[in-house]
Amino acid sequence: MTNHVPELPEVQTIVSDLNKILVGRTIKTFHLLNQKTLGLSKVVFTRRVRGKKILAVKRRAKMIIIDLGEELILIHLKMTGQLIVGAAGRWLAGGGHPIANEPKELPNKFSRAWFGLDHGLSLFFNDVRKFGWIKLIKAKNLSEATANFGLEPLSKEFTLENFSKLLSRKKKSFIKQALLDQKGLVGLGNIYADEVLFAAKIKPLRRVGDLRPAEMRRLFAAIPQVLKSAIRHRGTSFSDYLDASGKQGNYSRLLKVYGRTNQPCRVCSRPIAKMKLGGRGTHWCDFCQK
DNA sequence: GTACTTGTTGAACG
DNA sequence: TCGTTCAACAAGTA
Repeated sequence: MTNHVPELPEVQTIVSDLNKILVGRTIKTFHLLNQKTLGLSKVVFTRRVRGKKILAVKRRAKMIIIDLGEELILIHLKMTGQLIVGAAGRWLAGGGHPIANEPKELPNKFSRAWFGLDHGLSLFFNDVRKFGWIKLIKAKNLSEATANFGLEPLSKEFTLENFSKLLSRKKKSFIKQALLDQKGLVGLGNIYADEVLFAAKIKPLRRVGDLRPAEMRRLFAAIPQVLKSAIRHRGTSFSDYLDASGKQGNYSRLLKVYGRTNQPCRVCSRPIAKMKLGGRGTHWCDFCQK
C-alpha cells in the first residue's frame, strides 16, 4: 500500500478540525497506555494538565500544539500517529495515518494515550509504530523547544529572499534532500517534496547550487501552491476515515508522482521513475523535470 | 519469510 | 567546535 504519513497539510487539517471542537473544553482525566509515548511521568503530566482549559490548537512545522495558557502540550504524530476525538465511542473528528481494519471503538489496541474532556468528549492519541510523542512544556519555553525548526512555508516570512538564503547554505546538496531538511524549511515530507519538484519541473538529483534563478523562482512558487492545494483537499492521509460531516480527504487522487512508479506521467504519459535517495523513495518524471 | 515504508533523533564522522 | 551524513527506531503490509 501507499503510505500517507502526516506532513504539513495533514497536520494543518487535523489542527483546524480539532480547533473547532476542542477550544473551550477542559481536560478532566489523562490515561497513558504506553509509557514511551510520554517524555514525562504520568503523575506529573496529569497534575499539570488536569483542570486546564484548551485555549487553542496550533501547528508549528509538523508538530501539534494544544495551548493551555502557561502550559503547552506538544504532539508529534511522526509516521503513524492519529489524534481522534470521540464521544461515547463515536468517531467524531481528527485523523492521521489510516490504519487498515482499525477497530472503530476507542480506545483500541493502537491507543497510546487519551484525554477525558468535559461534555463527554475524549481525545485519543493512536500510534501503530510508537514513533510519535507527547511532551509538556511551559509556554515561555516554546522557542527553545522549536529551535531545530526552520522557515514556515505558509507564513509571510516565506519570501524568495529568505528561501534563497536558506538554500545557499547547502549548495552541494541534492535539492530533494535540502527540501526535506526541517532545519531549513519545515513541513515538506517525502510525499510533498516529490510533488513540489514535479510542479517546479526540477529533477530531485539536481544540486542546489546548480539551480538557475528561474528554477529557484519556480520552486519558491510551487511550495505554497502544492501545500495549499493539499490543504484544500484535506491532505493525503484521510482516505480511510470520514469526519463528523462525512468529508473525505482526497489529495491522494491528485498526486502527480509520489507512489506512481511506472504509471504514466499525467502530463507527458511517460512512466514515472523511482529511485532511493538518502534512503527515501523518490519519484519523478524524467522527461518533464529537468 | 523478506523487503519495504518514513520523521526525527542522536551517534559517528570529518 | 561545527556541519553533515546516516543508522536506528517500530510494526504493519505487499
